Amino acid sequence: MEKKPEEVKTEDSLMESLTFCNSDRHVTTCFDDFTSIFESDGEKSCLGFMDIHDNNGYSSLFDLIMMPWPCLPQPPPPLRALDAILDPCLQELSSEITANIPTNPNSPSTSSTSTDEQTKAEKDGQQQDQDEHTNAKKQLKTKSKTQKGQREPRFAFLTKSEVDLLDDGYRWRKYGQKAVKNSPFPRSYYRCTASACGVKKRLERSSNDSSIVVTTYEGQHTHPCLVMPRGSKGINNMSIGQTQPDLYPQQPLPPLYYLNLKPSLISFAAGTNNPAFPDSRTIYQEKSFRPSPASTGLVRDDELLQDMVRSQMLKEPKYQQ
DNA sequence: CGAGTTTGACCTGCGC
DNA sequence: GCGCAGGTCAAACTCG
Ligand SMILES: [Zn+2]
Repeated sequence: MEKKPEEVKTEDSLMESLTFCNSDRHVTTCFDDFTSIFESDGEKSCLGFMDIHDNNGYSSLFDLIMMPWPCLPQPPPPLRALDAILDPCLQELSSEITANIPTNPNSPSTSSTSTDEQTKAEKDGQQQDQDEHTNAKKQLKTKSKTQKGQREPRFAFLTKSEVDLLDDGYRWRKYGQKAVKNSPFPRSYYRCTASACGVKKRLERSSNDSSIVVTTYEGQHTHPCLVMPRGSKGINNMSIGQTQPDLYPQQPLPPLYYLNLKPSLISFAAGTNNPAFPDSRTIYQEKSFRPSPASTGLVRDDELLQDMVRSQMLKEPKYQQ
């Protein structure tokens, strides 16, 4: 990491971030382009924090406001307090993300064969077939992480929620869990279940605030939102895809799309310069909150709007300028 | 029975 | 080189 977060490309206003505060219990903050602050060549990340009310163990993300990033209002006083609370978490996450982002610019196209051979040498008595397969896989993952041009965009979200399982519209298969150092909470690894989609996400709770779930998405979905809760079939609620064709291109989609599920939800596109994210920095949402019994716990739109603010997480509180 | 989860082993990168 | 921590694999298991 040589790049200093310092000179954040202010012009790019990459630090667009929001905080949605719906109630004392529900806060949503979205940070865009978090990573770009540390590096300017490729990877784009989004850091967000959103709070959804815990709903019988299953939550949906769809309570956001429709508003282009650059148009965010100034942070209202109350939010400051909130930010203060979240700040430690954000900072923590910040450093985490930073650390996670490989910056060593390895040559993009060279297939690290050395690694391959090394591995093989070690295992030289075993079934080559399998080895090759395994190696290939590992190489792949390694490569994808180290290769500069291949890095997948990452989007981290902080979610204040009692439940870990956030419904983001896609189906995920857990493939691992690890204890996190300095944190009593484990980190879970998920992969999109779509066959050709390699999107991954990590889930962990903040050690500072156990009520905050940190979700980091990596990669871009290459398919429409599949939807839902286990049991229900995916790809049906195409209504959304139909109404918002832009969100269902054949091209890779932004990591996060909070749509379907309800008539009122949010599709969130962030990313920035990444070609895959043509409409970055825009949060779409159809608001029309449906009156639901659970609406009591649901976010209140007006509140959301009022509390929407930029976060100061990057220490570059633009709104202070 | 298929899809998803659990969990220990394994691999890799990195700092010392 | 060693140990640690993060990340992934895959067999076993669970659930609908
Ligand atoms: Zn996917």
